Amino acid sequence: MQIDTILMNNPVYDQSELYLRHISIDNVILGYHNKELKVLLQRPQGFNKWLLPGGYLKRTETLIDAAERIAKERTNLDNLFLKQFGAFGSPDRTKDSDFTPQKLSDISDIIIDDKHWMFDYFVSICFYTLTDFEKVQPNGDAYMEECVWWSVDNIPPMLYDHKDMINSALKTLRLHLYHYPIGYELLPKKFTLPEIHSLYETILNKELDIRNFGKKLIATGIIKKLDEKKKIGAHRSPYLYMFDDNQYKDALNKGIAIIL
Amino acid sequence: MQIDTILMNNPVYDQSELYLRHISIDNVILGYHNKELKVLLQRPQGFNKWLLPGGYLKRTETLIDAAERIAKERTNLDNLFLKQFGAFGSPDRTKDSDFTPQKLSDISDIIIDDKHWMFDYFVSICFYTLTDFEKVQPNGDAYMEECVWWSVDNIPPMLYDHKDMINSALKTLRLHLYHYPIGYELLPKKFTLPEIHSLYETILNKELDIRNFGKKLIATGIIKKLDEKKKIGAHRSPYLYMFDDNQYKDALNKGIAIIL
DNA sequence: TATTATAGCGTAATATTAACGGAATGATAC
DNA sequence: GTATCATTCCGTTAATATTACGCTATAATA
Repeated sequence: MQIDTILMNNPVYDQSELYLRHISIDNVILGYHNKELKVLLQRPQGFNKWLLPGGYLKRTETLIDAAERIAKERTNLDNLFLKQFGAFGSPDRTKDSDFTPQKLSDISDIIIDDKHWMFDYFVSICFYTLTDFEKVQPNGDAYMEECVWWSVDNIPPMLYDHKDMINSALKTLRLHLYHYPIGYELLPKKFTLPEIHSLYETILNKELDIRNFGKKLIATGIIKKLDEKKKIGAHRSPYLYMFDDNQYKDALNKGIAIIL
Repeated sequence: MQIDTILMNNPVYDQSELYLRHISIDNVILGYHNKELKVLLQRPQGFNKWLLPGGYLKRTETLIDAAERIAKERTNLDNLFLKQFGAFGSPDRTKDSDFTPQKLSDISDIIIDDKHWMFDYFVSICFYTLTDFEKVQPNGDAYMEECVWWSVDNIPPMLYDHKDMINSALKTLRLHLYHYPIGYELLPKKFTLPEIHSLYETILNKELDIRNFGKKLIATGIIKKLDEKKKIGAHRSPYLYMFDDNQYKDALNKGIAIIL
């Protein structure tokens, strides 16, 4: 740690604040539905660009605590899978011609100027979160006009650098797919081989031979076949599978090599 | 972004500071020498625990700017390879029974108490940096008694959570080894196959058959054989190799799969 | 010129991955 | 009942990649 003399001689610091300045947490909340990867986005009152669910860091929280709190506020779910994938910071990243102090003042009837802390330099610590689409109940807050799922293949105009964050999250997720068992949180507890196969194809955006895919995934030991089948209408019923909790946790900790 | 009403109504913000509060940058600077991976550490005046080279974020800098500046201060080198590997933050991570405000006051003859900003909540954005050991001139600053290389296999007692940061950096480096061409910055411009082989063995901490290793690395196209040999004394002279700049940059951007 | 330690080349055995044919299943239509 | 159809699921072979390891070449020294 390098100690700057100017700062060193200024011992005054106001600890009364609930949140820390300069730090925000943004969350790329992902779900899987209809063979599409979805991301949960929100649109602030009176604006037509979108934001990732985000918030600030409380003095009493760790980074992951904050990310969990933020994810819970938008999804109503606990015990989510969260993974930090990067920190974004530059002097101008909180400048956006479509989200200015002036516009915000007009809408909110609070006077907000360029010097307001909200438009100060913020470093955003980013997480991606995997959720079970069916269980998520998207809800915004008083400041948000909408909070809904968007397909990652069709992202609306985003404020700030939030589009970059989504791309970075997806890149990290694709990398993790080869080293960690992904799917536990994105799928229902019991799922079929074709279902998890579709999920992987969707995330990687490429075709995978389902016969070989099944063999390889079963060979890792992280999923196990059940003695049940799923009714899917006028076709042969596929077997149901579920993750083997022990093997799954193990693979998550140690990391595995999954060659698809 | 979630807007808290309490904060929203407090538009006052002092922009006179040079650095941002609550944010620090820490740097795991790595070098390779004598078949050992080394990390550059510094020990503050009057303390017997060590710190990673670190510093604060200036209002005018991006995160990577700050990390570069900090790396340059300690190594005297420009154009280093820097990679962000994580942000660390929790309410108590800047508490360490061996580095208290009291002790620091005693040593520095400035009065520093618990409320001093230095002991406030800090989120540290961490980078690892790859350097050419021979070119680095380690130097601390007025607050540091020592700034020297340590083998990563023999890390001295560290302050705060800096040991965790080193471990996390190494874990990330090992992962990157399989996806990006690593070695460009850690080795001299021209190097032999046995040299880069030793480097990879050292980083991964496992034996790799040199005959197969050579074939695989050459097959990727990122290194090319020169018409020169290196004199190594009483033995057969090995050929020199160097990275192919174009292929290297390409591989760094797109990522490759290196199976060792 | 023999010795020694290291570099470098080639190849056979083995394992892994990719490609794909075809049977089984569960409902529906006739 | 039986034919039809989309889908699941099992298995086999061919192609490819990886691993293991023997052998030769080289550079200095004794």
